[in-house]
Amino acid sequence: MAKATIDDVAALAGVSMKTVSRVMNNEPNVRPATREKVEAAVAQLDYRPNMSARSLAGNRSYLLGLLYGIPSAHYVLDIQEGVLDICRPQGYELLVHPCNHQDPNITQEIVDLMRDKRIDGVMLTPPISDNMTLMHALKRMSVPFVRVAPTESKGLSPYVETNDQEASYDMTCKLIALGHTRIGFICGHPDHRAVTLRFDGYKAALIENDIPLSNDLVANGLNSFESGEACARKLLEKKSRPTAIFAANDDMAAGVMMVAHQLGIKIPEELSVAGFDDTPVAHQIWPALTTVRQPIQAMAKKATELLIKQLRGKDVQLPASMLTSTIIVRESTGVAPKKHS
Amino acid sequence: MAKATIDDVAALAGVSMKTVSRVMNNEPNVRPATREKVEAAVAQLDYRPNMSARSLAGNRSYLLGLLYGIPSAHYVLDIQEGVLDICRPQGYELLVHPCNHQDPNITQEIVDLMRDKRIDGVMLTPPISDNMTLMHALKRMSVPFVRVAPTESKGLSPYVETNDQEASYDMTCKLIALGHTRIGFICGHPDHRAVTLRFDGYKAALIENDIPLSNDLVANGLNSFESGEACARKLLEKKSRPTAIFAANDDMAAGVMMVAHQLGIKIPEELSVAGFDDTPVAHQIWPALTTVRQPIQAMAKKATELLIKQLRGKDVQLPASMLTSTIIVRESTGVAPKKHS
DNA sequence: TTGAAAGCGCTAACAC
DNA sequence: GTGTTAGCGCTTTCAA
Repeated sequence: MAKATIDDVAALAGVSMKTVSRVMNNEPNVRPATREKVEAAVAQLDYRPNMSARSLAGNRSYLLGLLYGIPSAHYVLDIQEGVLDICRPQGYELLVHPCNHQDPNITQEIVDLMRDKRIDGVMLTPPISDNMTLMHALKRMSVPFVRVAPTESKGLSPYVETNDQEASYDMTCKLIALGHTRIGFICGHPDHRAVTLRFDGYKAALIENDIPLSNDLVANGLNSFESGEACARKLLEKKSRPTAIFAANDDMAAGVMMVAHQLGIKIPEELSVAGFDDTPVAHQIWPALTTVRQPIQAMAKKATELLIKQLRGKDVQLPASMLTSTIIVRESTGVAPKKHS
Repeated sequence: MAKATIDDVAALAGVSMKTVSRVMNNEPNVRPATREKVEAAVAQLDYRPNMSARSLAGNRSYLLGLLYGIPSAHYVLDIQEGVLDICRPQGYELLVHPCNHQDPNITQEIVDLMRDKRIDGVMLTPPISDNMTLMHALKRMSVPFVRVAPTESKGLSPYVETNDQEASYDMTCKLIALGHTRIGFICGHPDHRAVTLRFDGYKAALIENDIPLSNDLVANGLNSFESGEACARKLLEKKSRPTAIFAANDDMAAGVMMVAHQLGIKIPEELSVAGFDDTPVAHQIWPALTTVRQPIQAMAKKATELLIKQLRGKDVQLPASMLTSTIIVRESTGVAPKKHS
């Protein structure tokens, strides 16, 4: 038996093609009895609308795009699953697009993708969610978009974010409460603004607790494990080294732990280490890493909802959504050592 | 200026629609001069074929599917990038579909996806690449598919694989060469056959070197970090414990290292540990893990090529491709300790 | 080597 | 509330 078309359904249900179309698209103005007849025919024929025909006639692709710049594999996969969970039931499919956010041609590449595939709407994840050039290009093409954890020009699109700054404030306070006063901080990649902002939470906590901010205790990382190692060396080889190091992400925190092991510094007895993200490595290294967990899938779901709402023309305003991260205390943090001998 | 259509291009080039179509699809039987005229018109109008119209008229979707069951985030992302690298330039797009391989409805779910989206061809990654029920369903629907690292019924489809067994044989030999004779092995999840086969390499190496295979030295893991910990406890709490442990993947190896640390067993002085996969955690834990690196992206690219070839009706035979993995020696392995006191 | 005509299966605009 | 009519922009078939 060949695949059923909308005509077959219409014939079987004894209605017109258009009525079937109305039922399939959940449009109003169909009498319940008619709707049921159509639904029965659909079920009987196992009818599936042909996406290509819909797209062609409706001048829409029913495709969403996901742009990611490899912050971390787990982050991306979590986002991906969150998006699919929401968009599939609503009839949208997802096109994923990895991109190198350093590539100067990134905007052109993405513009081409949007044009070629006629993508209906797109989600930008960090650090691409702060790429102004790209965003303006999308605006010019009238491609609706939603952003995850943007830090710039938030008025430009709907977005979702987490309370990163607050979480890093809380984490810093936690370290202070354990008696630490010399707390090192390893900043994130400057292009990845959302990570960078975590530094602000650290600073706020120090100020709040009357601890002077010292440049000697701050190092500039690049989000990678290797950069974490380099920063750790810089911080730990000082004569008066910190008793705790808070890194802006887990990879860098893992780098700190590696260096500490190599230098024979005991964690947490001699050095507390905290990270951010709760990637799998956080609980797989020894000792397990105290960190901050973000609701990544929840963010992705919320963002997808905002995007689809936008596509449907609802909510002309630009909604935003804030989700909360939570601190996960493990074995890498402990009370500050007594004044060192 | 509105989007150019094939008619616009035909008019500008002074040829028929069909000729433009021929040029766009790289069909033969177009005079070079004509081809150039058309290409000039395409460039001038910045013409992009409309996928939906193509799909509708051609009764193809130009969509490939990627089914994955979360073996590991990095694995999936690597595969994904490899596929995109090959399929995009050939005019195919990718639909990703995470699935739980334990779910009894998985076959129905995927069959529905294939029908709804009219997917032209699909790639199965482990452990789904061994799901016979699913494969038969795909055959019945005539959906072409390619498999990554299958272990069963290899004649059923084109596939790519790596020399896992040989690599684990080599790794075991390496440990033996370091003087180890009591070498523990942690098997992978029984549903994940490709991982399971790594055990065979271990066994072969023992036999080759006249070392008896002891059940006391083998533990059954489930691929997860936690299962690695459990197996490690089982192996290390014995009175006569192994001097080396080879785990069928990195996550389990990381579990072994965690337990060793907790038990105060020094790595590699008192215990060598080796893993498989070279996931990021392998070089982020301390001491860095000796492991096996698979050419994941290369496999994905090769598999995509095989799939597309199949879609184009070439190569009616079922080709297969074997890629080679390489051992990465890091700090977690060393010479066997002297007979223990 | 090229072209003309006929759809693919659906939605949009409007009529009833 | 429902139906009619025209395409959407391509590929296919077959003729020239």
